[in-house]
Amino acid sequence: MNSKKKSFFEGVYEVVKKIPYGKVTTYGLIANYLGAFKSARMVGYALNSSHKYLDIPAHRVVNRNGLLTGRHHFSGSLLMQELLENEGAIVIENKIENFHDMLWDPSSKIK
DNA sequence: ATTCTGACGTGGG
DNA sequence: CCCCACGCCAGAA
Repeated sequence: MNSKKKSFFEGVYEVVKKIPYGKVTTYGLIANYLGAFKSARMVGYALNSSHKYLDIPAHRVVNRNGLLTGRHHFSGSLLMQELLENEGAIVIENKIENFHDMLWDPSSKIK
């Protein structure tokens, strides 16, 4: 069957929407899951366009250091941190302290 | 078509 | 962990 060719952006949205509550993932893992390990930058770029979409928990996507790199793109710089802390994350200085604890790999959903 | 950008990652120090 | 330099590549102008 012919799968509709989804844009890189659409692929990113699908994965991000599947991030479970209280979990976070990285741009690199999403890119890797989409088969474009080298296009991690594009993931963030795609999330930037996700503003006009609904149900895109972009706040659960951080960089490899657990740093809230995209907090500036939210409505208010603190919104992203508030959401993460609400889900059990410990954010200090824009960085998730228990990052490893709540990290979720999109490949895990395949199991 | 070309050029620039960017919510990143890796490797080395 | 931090800092620096380079690579990556899909979309926008």
